Amino acid sequence: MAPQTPTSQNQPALGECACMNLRKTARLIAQFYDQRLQPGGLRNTQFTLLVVLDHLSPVSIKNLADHMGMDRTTLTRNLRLLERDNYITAQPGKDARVRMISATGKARVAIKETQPYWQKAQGEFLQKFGEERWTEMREDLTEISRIVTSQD
Amino acid sequence: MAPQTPTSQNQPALGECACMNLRKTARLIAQFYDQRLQPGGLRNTQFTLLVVLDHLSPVSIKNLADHMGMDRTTLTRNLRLLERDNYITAQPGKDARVRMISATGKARVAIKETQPYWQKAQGEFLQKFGEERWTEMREDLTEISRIVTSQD
DNA sequence: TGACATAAGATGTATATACACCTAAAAAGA
DNA sequence: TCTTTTTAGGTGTATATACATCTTATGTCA
Repeated sequence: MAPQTPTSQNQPALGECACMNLRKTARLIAQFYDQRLQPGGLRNTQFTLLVVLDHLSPVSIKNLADHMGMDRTTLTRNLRLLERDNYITAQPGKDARVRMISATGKARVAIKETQPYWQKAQGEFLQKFGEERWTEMREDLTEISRIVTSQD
Repeated sequence: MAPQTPTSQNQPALGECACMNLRKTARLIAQFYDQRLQPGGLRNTQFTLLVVLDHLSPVSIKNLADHMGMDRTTLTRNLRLLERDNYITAQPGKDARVRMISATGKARVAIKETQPYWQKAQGEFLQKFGEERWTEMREDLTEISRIVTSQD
């Protein structure tokens, strides 16, 4: 009889784990984009936040967090850095609990300067992966986001 | 003439951004799994690391980092926590620069205890998303990982 | 062999992420 | 109205992530 290996038997088929696979690819693509965005001076997280903010301004933290699939408290910490660097400003909302966040002119300048590098990274990715394939995959990602956030 | 909105024109089509879409879905699915793994006492990152380690033990940090799509220094910090809690041990390799990492018995116990919760989360996801669809999507994710890590 | 390049790992620093918990304000009900 | 619940946001704490840089060990090659 063959000796047992010291590792566990009947292990979870982690190779199929949705969490592991998505997180791994997300790490790698974040590194890919960050490398290419570097000359523009913004990391992918902040670039994304500023572009979204520029579209939604003024917007509450709650709404922005939902839009980004981020915990509210994560967004609070991320926004603090953007506020420190004068990329955003906050005004009180009609509802006194709410801070309405807006992108500043400095943010729009930074977006404009970083945008070509993003375009290049995105183009490089689309050229290699296929635009149509990516369009389909985006639908899959949206479906997954819907599934894991649905209350049932 | 319609007044210009204060936001920038000709903005990047961020809705198609591969980085943003993958990171957003990765955040959401990590929350989904972490909620369901909670009774088992391990978060998704550590559960994943331990299962992989249990398969690859003993393994160098470099090899494990490549396998996980993680920066070596990220893995060093993650492993430190696992070592603190006696889930892993390290032995010097033949190459004196290398630390060979192994999962402990405590790790295998923790894996066994968490595994049912992972199975439930994975089953819930597969049931809603579709097993076949997920199999195809895993190929897409693998292809993306390959694309963004290829040297050209 | 000795000089140089490369590789493995750790550390300093900074950002990213989210849970538990707290405060204040608004909404809902009695 | 007044009590209760819900909601928006912030804080304390802990983990997750990675770049720049350092140290040490290995590999390369003249």
